Amino acid sequence: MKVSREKARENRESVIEASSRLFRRSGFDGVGIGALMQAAGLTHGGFYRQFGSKDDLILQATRAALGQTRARLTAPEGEKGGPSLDVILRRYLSEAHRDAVGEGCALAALGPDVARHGPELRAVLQQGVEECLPLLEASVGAEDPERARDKALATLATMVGALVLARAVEDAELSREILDAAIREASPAAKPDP
Amino acid sequence: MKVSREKARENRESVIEASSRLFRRSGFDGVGIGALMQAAGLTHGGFYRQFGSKDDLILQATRAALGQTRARLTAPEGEKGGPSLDVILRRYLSEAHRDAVGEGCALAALGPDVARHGPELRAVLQQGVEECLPLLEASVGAEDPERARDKALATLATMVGALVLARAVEDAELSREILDAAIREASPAAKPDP
DNA sequence: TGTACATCAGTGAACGCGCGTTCACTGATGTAC
DNA sequence: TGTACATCAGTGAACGCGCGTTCACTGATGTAC
Repeated sequence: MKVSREKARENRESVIEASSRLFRRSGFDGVGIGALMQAAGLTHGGFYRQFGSKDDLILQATRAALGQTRARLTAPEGEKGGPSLDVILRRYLSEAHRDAVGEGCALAALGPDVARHGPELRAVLQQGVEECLPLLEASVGAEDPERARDKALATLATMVGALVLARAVEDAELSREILDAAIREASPAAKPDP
Repeated sequence: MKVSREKARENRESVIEASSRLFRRSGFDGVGIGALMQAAGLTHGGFYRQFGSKDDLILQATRAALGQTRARLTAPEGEKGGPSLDVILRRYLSEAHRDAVGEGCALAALGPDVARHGPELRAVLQQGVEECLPLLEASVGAEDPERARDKALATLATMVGALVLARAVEDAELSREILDAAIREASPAAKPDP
């Protein structure tokens, strides 16, 4: 049966939202259109009235997931200005974030998956990265803009890499050790030397 | 037709070797048993005389790939002792490594894929990480062992994250910028402050 | 405002295809004598 | 050392299954008058 234009738009958003979670959890190849539609409370037959193809949905779902990643770097509890680097690191490299793959950072969950896909998807991810950088640059506390960008890029790399590794090792203690080491070494406050 | 025990062992190694490359390139779900066997010059029918299942092969291929990752951190050209951190970083965060996904670091290529699989595979990856750590600890130049481990873990995270990001963005310039920023910030020599 | 009808979001069945896995068969290998 | 035969690595066809995609159909929505 037909459905109002408004409801159709809602359904569409619902599919994108559910897909952004399921893709992060299972990878692009790890979940099918049937499961994605079902997660939004629909049947798989209607898929192609809303999306051109699975790749089309992958593009939109990845864009949506990256939006959440960016939001994670913005003021965490209605603070004014951006959060401090310490706050960002502790949020990002928490056990809660590590365990919530579907709701977590798209860079860490889907980075290699995106690398395997086409230029269009990589462009979407790149835009996500570029939108995150100013937020990090503002919090790394560098002298000049060039150094700020360097620090922001390296800090983002450390964050993503630590989360990837913490999720991929079996031992909970080592996993936590990875997160803590990254927090300590990336946080300027905790650096006694050189 | 049957084949000598020696030849069978060679074929088996050949399948593992080819799989370790193809899995890194396309992900565990991105390549089928037919393609894996064909890459080793065999037909897919014989697969189950050598391996219990695709998951069994995934385990062995990932272990093999991690061995190559560890080798990458060891003396690069017959040097005595371990290579310096600078050398390690420049090798790992090179455009050559970025572009050679199939022959490159398994942590960066398969981290999230491994995280989605079972405990057994995560244990394999963990062993790979733990075998890499001493090599990094020896080169980060820290005062005490505890700090060395922290630095080694954070450096590994930076390396893996930078490689993942450099591969997932579309623009070649940004990709290179990510690699260079990670080299500069992770390298102790290039840190003018504090 | 009320009626008639075209639109089209969503349903459920079906399509071809490639997947992981199984199996009967082949014939060189390796062993028993 | 030579012969007879059991073993088993590898082949190629087949299995059921779930995938991405297509399609005829439904019936409420939204429009035309």
